[in-house]
Amino acid sequence: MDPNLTLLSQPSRACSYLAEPCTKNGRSPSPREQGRDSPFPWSQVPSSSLTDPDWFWDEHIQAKRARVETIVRGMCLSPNPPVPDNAPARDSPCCPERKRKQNVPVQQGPPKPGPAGDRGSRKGGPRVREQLHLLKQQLKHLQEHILQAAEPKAASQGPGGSETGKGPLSKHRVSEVKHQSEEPRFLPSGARALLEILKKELTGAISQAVDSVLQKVLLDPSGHLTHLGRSFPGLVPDGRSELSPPEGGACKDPLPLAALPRRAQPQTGAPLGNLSLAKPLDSPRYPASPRMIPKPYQGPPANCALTVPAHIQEDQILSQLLGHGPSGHWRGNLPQDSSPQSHPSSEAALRPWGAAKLRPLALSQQQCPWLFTSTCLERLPLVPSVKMEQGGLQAEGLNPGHLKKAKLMFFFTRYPSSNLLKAYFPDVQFNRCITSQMIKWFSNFREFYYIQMEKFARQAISDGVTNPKMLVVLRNSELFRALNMHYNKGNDFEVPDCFLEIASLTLQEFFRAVSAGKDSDPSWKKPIYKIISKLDSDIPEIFKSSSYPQELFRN
DNA sequence: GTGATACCTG
DNA sequence: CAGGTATCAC
Repeated sequence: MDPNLTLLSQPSRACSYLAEPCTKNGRSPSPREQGRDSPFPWSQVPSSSLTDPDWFWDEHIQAKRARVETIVRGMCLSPNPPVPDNAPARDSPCCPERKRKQNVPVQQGPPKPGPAGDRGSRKGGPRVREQLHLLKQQLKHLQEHILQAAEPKAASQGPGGSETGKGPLSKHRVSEVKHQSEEPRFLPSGARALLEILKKELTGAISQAVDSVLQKVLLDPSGHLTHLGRSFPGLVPDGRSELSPPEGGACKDPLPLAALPRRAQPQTGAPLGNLSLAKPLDSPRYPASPRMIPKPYQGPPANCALTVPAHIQEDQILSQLLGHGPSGHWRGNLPQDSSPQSHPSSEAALRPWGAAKLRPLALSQQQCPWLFTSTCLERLPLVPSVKMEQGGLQAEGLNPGHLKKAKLMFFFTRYPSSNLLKAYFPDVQFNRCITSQMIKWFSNFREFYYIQMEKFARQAISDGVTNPKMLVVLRNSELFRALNMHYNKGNDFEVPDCFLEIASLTLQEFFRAVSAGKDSDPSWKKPIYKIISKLDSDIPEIFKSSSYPQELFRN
């Protein structure tokens, strides 16, 4: 199934690919072990790689690159099952000549660190280099230890002779390993065996490390998403952190929380958990006040900070990918895959301006599972919102950010008109479809809202409540939590009091209706809807910003 | 007819 | 949340 193999014309190359899996999965004793008795251990390696360190590394890296390319290609291609052509073919016209193909190389205007970038010379950004550098150093250290343990002097003996024919292909990386592969010749069999084992281990470790680094780069898209929802998953309505702190160590250089993008912003607002019921508002109008500011991030697990640095950097690298607003940088000439469902968590894929297709990948989750919050997940189903408009020239769509914003807007308006929506989503190119979708969103919001109201009203009745006035939605109430969880999952927005008032009123109306037995009438809810529909509040101006609330999740 | 909304479903 | 459908108002 490995597409890579399909393009391998040289048997020996195939071996290199086969070798990779070995190192990855079990570091199972490779055929190399056969060479134990040979005076030339390296030559024993069955026709494969290890014979020549340079070759091995070169091939290994190429194999790695091949995989990367495969992934990249996959990202550019539609969700269609990966055509088994993609062999990295270092030389061949790998890409499918089809439509997608042209997309692959397409370089979006803005510097795109994206994996989709040209392979060979992909920069990967300083971050990647740094990591690779680190890895190399680590490898070096390991080697030193090994050599010291096995044969202190051996290390200095390097018979450099085996440089054989690798010529220009040799790279520092190769040379580093070379020491190992050559050492055995001068070591006692026991030490040799040990070195062999260690070598394998190292190879596997390096392989994984490289994978990890590459994945990080390739996963930027999702990484960003993660970051978008990076509510450090954490906060539940009541301000507690549901985040299970990852083990530290993941991140060196943890940045002070203050350095965190948003939440770091200190804000004295009372935590959601407070009981601010008493705060009657003068009116439903909710002034664009500081409260609109994202709530202070409450207690992101200190450990979490460990993961921040990386993300922040990624953000910078990808900031443009995520750039919002019709800045015009994103043109519709990108790989526009019409299959919306292909990138569940790819926010970028939803960009109206045809952002590059970015595949989510579960990998990042493996790396930082805790980074996936419900907020993140919730947007998965949105991806499909990428809609292609005639000829794919215009790829407009609503992204998770829009949804998030819409949800927050729901706190102020339950029945927004299409005109209002247009005014508050300046970065959205409205058309019939988009408008309907957004209207539909609010319809869904209302549905959930009313369902909750009815549910709690009935519960109150069954609980023996008789006076509807007793029903008030407080911030620490269960109903509030349910609502907040739905519309403000990340809990990074302070629900306006006016919403609480409306919610209380709605609850009371349901209570009265049900109490009066009106629910026997099929349309008993209509009167309630009518009442509520007249209680929409003004939406804070800040919502008119095309970047709101995305900015909450950015640096 | 069309548009908006509610309701049901997956 | 999106689709589909039914209903209602214009």
